[in-house]
Amino acid sequence: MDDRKLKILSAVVDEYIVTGEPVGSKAIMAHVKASSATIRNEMAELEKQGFLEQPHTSAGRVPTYKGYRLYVDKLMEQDPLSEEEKKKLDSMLPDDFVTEKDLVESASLALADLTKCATVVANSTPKFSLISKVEVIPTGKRMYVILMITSNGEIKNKVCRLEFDLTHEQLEFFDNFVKQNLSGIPLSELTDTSIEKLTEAMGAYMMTLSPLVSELLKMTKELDRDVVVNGQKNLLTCKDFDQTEIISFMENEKELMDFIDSTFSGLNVKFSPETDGFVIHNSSIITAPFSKGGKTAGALGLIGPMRIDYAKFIPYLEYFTSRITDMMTERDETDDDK
Amino acid sequence: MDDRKLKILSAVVDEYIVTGEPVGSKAIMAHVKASSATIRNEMAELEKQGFLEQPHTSAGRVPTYKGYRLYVDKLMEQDPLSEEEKKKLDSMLPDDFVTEKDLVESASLALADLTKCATVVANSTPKFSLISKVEVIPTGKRMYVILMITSNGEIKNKVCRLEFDLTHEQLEFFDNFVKQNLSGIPLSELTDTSIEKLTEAMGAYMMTLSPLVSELLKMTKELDRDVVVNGQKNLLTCKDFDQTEIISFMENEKELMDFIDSTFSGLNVKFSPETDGFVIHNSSIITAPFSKGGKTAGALGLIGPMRIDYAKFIPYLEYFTSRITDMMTERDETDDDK
DNA sequence: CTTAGCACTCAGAGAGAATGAGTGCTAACA
DNA sequence: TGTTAGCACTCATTCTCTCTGAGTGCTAAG
Repeated sequence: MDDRKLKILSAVVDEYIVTGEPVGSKAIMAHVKASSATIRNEMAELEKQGFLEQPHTSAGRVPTYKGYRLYVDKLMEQDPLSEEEKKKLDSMLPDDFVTEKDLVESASLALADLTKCATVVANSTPKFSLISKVEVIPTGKRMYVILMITSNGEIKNKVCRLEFDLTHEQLEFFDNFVKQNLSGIPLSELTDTSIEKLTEAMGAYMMTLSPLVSELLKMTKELDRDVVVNGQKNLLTCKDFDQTEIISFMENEKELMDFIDSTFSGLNVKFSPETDGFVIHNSSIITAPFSKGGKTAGALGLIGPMRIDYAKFIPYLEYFTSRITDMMTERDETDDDK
Repeated sequence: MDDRKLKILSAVVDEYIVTGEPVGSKAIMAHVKASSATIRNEMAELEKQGFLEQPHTSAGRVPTYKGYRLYVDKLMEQDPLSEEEKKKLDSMLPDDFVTEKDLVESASLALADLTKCATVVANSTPKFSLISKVEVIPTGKRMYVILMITSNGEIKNKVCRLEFDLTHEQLEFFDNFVKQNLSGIPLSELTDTSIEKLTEAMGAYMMTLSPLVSELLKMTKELDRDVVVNGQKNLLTCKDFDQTEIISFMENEKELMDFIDSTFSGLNVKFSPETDGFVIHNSSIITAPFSKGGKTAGALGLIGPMRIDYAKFIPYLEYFTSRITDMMTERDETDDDK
């Protein structure tokens, strides 16, 4: 693969990203020292090789996803963040945070705002986190709140309505039972079968207390998968997309989940033709993981058109994930100190 | 106002609701026994009086909001629900429910699904409900969860990070303090000034515990206003609307709140020109209250185009609110029994 | 191998012309 | 006096056609 050809491809992508119009040979002349005819010849070859395509005969060229792939992997030069930009990004994150979720959420919103794209946050932690506390609190006639707190600070409550009131003794038994059997257990270990065994172990209390236990199981399942999408509205106004696809995407964001899980291992750029089962044509997804104390804690991602300013937005994304990593790790360490 | 004229207006609205096209005099002939010329004369007068308008000279007539107003208030005949329809609606509501919020939420979703409109739910209860329980639960280093339960079964938790760990004694004091000073207090009584007095009453504990109290205040404020919109996506595909307006509506649904508050007193139909500050042109909002044991508990509403099937959807809405009223009241009574 | 030149293609914009749904008005009718 | 048939008129919509220009591929000369 010729050096000039790569330069031309790069120029086409750069140009197309800013204009959104098919790029002609003359426009490339500004970037590459050669006549338009030469460039045309090269472009014709790039098209044969599948990196470019023409919407119609008399139009310029548009990158294919294969073209973008090469561009992102090999050709692109990221715009390094200026000090000013860093300050701006910092100002969009909170100085302090209460839960980790809050921190990550604000980063996600900030990124959505900056890029005018949708963003996605996935926590990998739920899978590995432990139950650190379970409380049952009576709140009315036959009504109870189950409160579950996990080792990563996640809190979940669920209202539960029983067929009868629990006695003080029953509540106390449940309290102890949970302390002994569930505290410190990873969420992932609470499965249908393990729960069944547990309820059996409750002996005489089984009948009355098993509804509470099965609610607990439901709660862990709800905690388990934790993917949030922000700024979907930004996609609606993007003319690169088919509106109806965006709407159906908004209706079931769940399809992202499986995809996201596979991206905790580093910066990752995927184009829609490369992902099966993802509805939005002409889109790309960029994800980057963040971690706490050296252990992957989740990933932040960006969903936008394929024609997106990679050189600018990837540094944004990476800056945010590195800040999240720093802030979460720092908090973790000061906690250990005291 | 002539009887025939009213019939014609009614026919125009009916026709326009199904076709979405301006209605001509010939189309009206199917509904009213008169020649097209006569109908044209009458329509011209209806236009002069402001009930109809023409998009352009050679088009049929479209109702103005004044026309809709008259139609909804005086002319429309509601389609009574068939037994089948009732069954269908019933099947969309849960047989049983845990929290009242869940029940109302499912009705809201069902209504959005049926009508392909957005729906809105407002609870009037927060304002009148009492604090029935507050718990503070330590969850980690200097981290505490405040759990607040109100008399109407609402549960809210908030994670709170302090500058220091609380002693067992401090926690106990706070527990008692809350029991004595806050239990049974209406949410509305928790104001900035009342909170200030309370913290002062804590004496020596003030310094350490006041952050918890101020979090409590925040929580009550968050509980206070409770308006949820569902099915906004349905509005996006509605061609009667300006997309950008829908998007900006989705971005700040808060503007609904003030409006909704004023609608707890019965079935209410408002057209966008009648509401100031509501962004979506050409829309109408229909609301109906529901109650528990004779006391208004909230309202369910429908946000759609002005060209909406009032005769069909108003009965849907009213059926749902009456079912909610029944189910909530029933639950209330059985609770009292036992 | 590069480039100037030229013929060719084709989407998109713009100008008429044709269509037809619907109107207002007038004059005759009951 | 209210109703209606008839007719001329309006105007959004659709279509057809042409024109334009950006951009191409190919060829032949440098």
